[in-house]
Amino acid sequence: MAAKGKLATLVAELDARMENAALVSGQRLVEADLTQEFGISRALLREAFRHLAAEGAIEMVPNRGAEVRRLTKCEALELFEIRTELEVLAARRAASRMGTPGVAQVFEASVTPLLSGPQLSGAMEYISENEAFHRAIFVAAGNETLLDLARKLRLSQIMSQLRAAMTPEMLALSQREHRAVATAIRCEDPAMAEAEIRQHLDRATQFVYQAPERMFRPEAERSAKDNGESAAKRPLFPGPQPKPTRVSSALRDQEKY
Amino acid sequence: MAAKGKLATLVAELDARMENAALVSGQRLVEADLTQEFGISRALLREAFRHLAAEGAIEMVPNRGAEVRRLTKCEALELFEIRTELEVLAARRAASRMGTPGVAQVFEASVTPLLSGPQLSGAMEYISENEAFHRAIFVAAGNETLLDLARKLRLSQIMSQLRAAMTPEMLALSQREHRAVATAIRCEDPAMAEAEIRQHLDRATQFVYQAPERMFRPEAERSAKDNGESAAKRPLFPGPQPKPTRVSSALRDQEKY
DNA sequence: CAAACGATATTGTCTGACAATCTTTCCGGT
DNA sequence: ACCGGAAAGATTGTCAGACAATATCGTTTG
Repeated sequence: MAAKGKLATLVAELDARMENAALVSGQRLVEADLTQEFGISRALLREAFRHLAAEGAIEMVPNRGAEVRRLTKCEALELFEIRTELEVLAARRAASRMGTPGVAQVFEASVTPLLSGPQLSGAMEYISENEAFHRAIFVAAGNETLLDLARKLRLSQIMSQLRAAMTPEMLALSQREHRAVATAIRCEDPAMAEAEIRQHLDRATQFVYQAPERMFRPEAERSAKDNGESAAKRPLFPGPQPKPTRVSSALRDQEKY
Repeated sequence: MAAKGKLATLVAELDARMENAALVSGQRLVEADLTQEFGISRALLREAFRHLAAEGAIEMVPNRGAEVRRLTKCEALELFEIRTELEVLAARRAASRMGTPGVAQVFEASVTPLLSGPQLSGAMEYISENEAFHRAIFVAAGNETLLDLARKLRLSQIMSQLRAAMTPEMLALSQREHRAVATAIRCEDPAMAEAEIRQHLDRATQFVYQAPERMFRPEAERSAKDNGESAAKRPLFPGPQPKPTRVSSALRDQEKY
């Protein structure tokens, strides 16, 4: 068991909630609520917040508190570009290492149940299987630092933000691509593994690119300059902008699974 | 402009100290000392620690506190492998973007003083110029997320850990390679930029590989009882060690610059 | 209806405290 | 002297409560 300190447990718990979308993008994290729920002190909770904020999982706005990070389209695309290179590296390494004792077995054990299983039943399931599949590649790559970095990139958090835009056809296509990647890796063919994973991720990037604007955080802010135009004129939020109320105005853009 | 909260200031200060090696790899960060020096509370300091720990700049060992992270050779090599791919991406993008208004100017402004200047006077200077050069590439790449990620990878912290192994020849060679990279980028030739930066980083990786074991954290630990010995005996340091923080055995492997 | 004004909620940071755990020192036995 | 172990000291983990600063919301007023 993880006899870790309370903080590690807390971070892990928050992490888990984000991954399975119990906490959704944009949702506000009120210190008082969480300290009560977990029965811990504010100091500890804030340490956890800092940790998650440094990793980019949440965002802390001064005097407004923490909320689950919501990416702009631009940030999402940038992230995908980075992730593509990292995963290409991982796939090449994974393919090269299939000969190393144990690696192939672990890879198979992780991947087989995902690819041979029945049809996916929905976006939520897809997100978690997708995460597991990509993770298996990073594990097989045998670069601890890379694995850790991939975790910090939180691809599944982006996917969760976009899950309402997923179509059944897309899920099926993605799964076919996964099979092709897995095959290339099994064949110990780094070049083909690179080609397949790149194709898969390029298509995924395309998906992000085409996703409707409303699923992302608006580009505005960030450049809070004293240019009186944008900030002073309107009440800051034109039309139906999410005012992040406690539980879930952020849910507006997140349809059911 | 520094309307930041205290925490941001604190993180920035610690960050700066690590970058210019006022805090060296392995050095212990005692809460009581730092709270006193900065005149802040432990709570705040610990939030800063968490932030830095999540980024991988420092390491927090339970019940033993924080220390500046010291990489094992394995970790350093893994990091270099990752960094290489990210920087290849950055160099390609930078080369492609030289036509975009403003990009070339900023790049030149950052890079020219570094490459045309006089001979480097020592490892410390090299580290800071090297950092600036690589940073310029990431800036020119125009991917904010990538720039941020590169910062978090803290290449200069590794270099600092290894600075005692640097030779004047190596510094000179590195600078020549920098010029080649800059030229390729200026020529808006992504393929050549990729080739040059890859060659540069592969050689740097070679350097890390050949660096003596004693400059790294031993691979061991993580297991129950650490082979004792080390810091207990000697009076730490003869000279006027200012007082700021305690310095532990890690300094043994760090020669002067 | 918009701007000004409070009332309330929430965060930023501090102080002080105590138990848990690691380090160092000290001590008795062989 | 040497070893193992107990006691003392240092340092961290976590908590509780406090207060000022700032944001948010509802209400009043021009």
